[in-house]
Amino acid sequence: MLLMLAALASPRRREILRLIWRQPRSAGEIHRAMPDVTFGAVSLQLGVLADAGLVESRAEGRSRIYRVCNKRALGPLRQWLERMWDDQLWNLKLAAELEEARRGPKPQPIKKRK
Amino acid sequence: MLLMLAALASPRRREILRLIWRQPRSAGEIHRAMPDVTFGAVSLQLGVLADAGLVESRAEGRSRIYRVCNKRALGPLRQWLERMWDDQLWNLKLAAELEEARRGPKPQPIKKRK
DNA sequence: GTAACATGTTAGTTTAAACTAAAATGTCAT
DNA sequence: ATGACATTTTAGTTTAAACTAACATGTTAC
Repeated sequence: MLLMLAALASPRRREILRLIWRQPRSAGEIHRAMPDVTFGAVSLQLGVLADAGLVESRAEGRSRIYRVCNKRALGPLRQWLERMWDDQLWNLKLAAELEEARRGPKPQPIKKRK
Repeated sequence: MLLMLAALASPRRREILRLIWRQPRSAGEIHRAMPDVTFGAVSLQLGVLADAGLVESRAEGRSRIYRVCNKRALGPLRQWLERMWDDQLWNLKLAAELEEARRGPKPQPIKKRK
């Protein structure tokens, strides 16, 4: 429970949580909706959310789908978060991000051979 | 509201909040119940809690008394915090701390002249 | 098997929070 | 006024979170 609170304190993690609140998404989709950070960063934060018991994942093909779990356990905070995310401005921003995500991948840092 | 969440994410600030949950206390009392940090640190954290709208203070003599405000606004989290703090172990620990506080002041860092 | 994709993990860096030590401010009593 | 007490603030340090870049793992299709 304490972990949960700490996990929700980070704006980045709340952003991730919002993206998968209604509909589960792959790590890649989530990342493409947040072009300002690397994929690695997103993956780490997904790990934090998982440790807090807020999200769980299942493998699907080569992707891994993340979804919110424990919405119930969030209890009090759930309404608070949903109310915030139902705000019109939030939704406009979300739509733009998902459109961006659908369009295609972003260049990740170049890879060198070992 | 976002500030509130961030403020509650810190164990130290939750500890302070717990100390003044039922009964307002001076900054000094709070500090003496937390001998492992300097008074300055406590004062700064009280500032954070105040910025988050979780505590307010009034001057009384040369002391300043802090109390929790907005217990209502905490809404959902309120029950959660109270339940945690009503736990027996927590209360034993709290009693010891307050006894310690009543007994007397701790040596603060030595002061040099400017 | 290899190649391309999707995600995960590691090591090192950057950024921000929390803290200490000291000085500054403010209050009460004399 | 001075001196003792109570708190706040500042500057600098320590500690921890978040991030990047690279490498590693795992899956699918060939």
